[in-house]
Amino acid sequence: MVIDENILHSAGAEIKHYSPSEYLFSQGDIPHYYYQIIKGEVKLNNYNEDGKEFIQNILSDGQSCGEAILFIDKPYPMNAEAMTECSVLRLHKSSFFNLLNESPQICMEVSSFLSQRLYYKFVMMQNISSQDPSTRLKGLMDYLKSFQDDESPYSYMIPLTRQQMASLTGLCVETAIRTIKNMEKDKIVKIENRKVLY
DNA sequence: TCATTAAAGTTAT
DNA sequence: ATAACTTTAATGA
Repeated sequence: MVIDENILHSAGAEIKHYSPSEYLFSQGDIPHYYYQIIKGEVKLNNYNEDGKEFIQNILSDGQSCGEAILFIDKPYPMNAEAMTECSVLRLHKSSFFNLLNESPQICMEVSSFLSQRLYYKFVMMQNISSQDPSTRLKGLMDYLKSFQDDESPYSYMIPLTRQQMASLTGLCVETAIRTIKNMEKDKIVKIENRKVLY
């Protein structure tokens, strides 16, 4: 949880609902709001010239999205698209800045969240540049698994479709599928009824 | 080697 | 039923 929901409410945040494939905001929009997800999953993505999707990040309960861009005077460089039914708290930029001014603690929490996102970006950028497909996928899996306590092999079920894994690593689905199969051969992952265990 | 295209099987809505 | 996802195979950069 980035900011306590009650605090957001009393600061004037409104609850918005989104259905799958609805946009919270789109690339090129001017940022006006702070968004924090109460429930559901949202992806930040881009589409390249031929319409291929690249997922920058997948966010869920308690996380905020697009907050980084509020601090500068630029349009959004990505879309925020709901992947599931979502309840989202939306707080106007000015009220958000008031909150930050009033509370050093909230300021720290937002900074901490920004720092986490930045860390993820660095880790993923390393993976995605140059490396071979299995390294990219392994990098993604390592990152996802790092949030769970159980470190034993095959204890983590990747909560993503192959499509999503491909979009997160910049691979095409077919390559992701073939690579995952090879990783199973190499005992890096296990596949049980189409789910990837790492 | 990986991306792309096409085609077909499978799962979820 | 229809759309979304998974898989295999052929071809080309």
